[in-house]
Amino acid sequence: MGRAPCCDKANVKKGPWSPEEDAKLKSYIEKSGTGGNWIALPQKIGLKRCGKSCRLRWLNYLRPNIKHGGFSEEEDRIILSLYISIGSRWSIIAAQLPGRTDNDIKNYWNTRLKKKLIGKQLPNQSRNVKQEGKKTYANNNLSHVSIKAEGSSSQSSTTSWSEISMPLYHKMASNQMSLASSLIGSVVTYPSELDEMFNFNQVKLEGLDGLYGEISTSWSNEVSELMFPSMTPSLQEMQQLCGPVDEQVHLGIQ
DNA sequence: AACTATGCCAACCGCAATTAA
DNA sequence: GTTAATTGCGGTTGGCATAGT
Repeated sequence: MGRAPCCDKANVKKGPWSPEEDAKLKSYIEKSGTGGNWIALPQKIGLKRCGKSCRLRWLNYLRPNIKHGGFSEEEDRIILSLYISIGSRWSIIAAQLPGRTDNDIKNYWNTRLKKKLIGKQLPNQSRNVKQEGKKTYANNNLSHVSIKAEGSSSQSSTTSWSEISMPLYHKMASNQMSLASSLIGSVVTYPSELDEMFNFNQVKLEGLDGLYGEISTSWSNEVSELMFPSMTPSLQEMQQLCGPVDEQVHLGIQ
């Protein structure tokens, strides 16, 4: 059984939109609106597209005042701050950035901002990190990324970032939470860089009070654990993943 | 010049939430 | 209250462009 498909998949065109299709959709919506029914819209205007596809095209591309690319520092900060606070709620984040779409922000985060962050976060590796596997980021799953730390890392009696394995890093950094928040309060952070990255004025945005809760007041271990309870590996897990780990390091991560 | 790897982004997919009947 | 249709969202994929070898 399962649910009925939203459209006849066999008679629906997929893939990139042609300028003609764009023009048809745009002029119709500008003249008559969507009519409150995206599913019926393509038939009305003679487009062989799924209603969902029309909606997406309109929202992400044809809608007036859409901005593409060229994110400003201020926008970066807003995205980062909101991601730290609420995670991957792209539509909410997009609502705070006029002219930006959730898809755009999501792409920007996955392809650039996240890397920028990782680059800052792993100073010993940023120049020499290589990723294997094309779909590393697309899969949004860092657990199968192997990091080749070709640079020299200083010898230390405790686990440093350059020695933490990717699965652990993934666990800490990628499970519904921001990389940033996992490091707040951790002894393996680099205070000056984190200050630079996260001690900007916490962006307080209208209409999002409920989402912030206590988080806007301080970034404590308790708060990040409260917000992202599944992110913190146990000492045992940590040792399994990356060998002997100094207990202090683990406590720091907690 | 040819090949391969990577970056980027538009678009699709599936699921959950919402709305209408 | 239940069911079906529609909408909205986040994750993922496909393919083009560019860089690197």
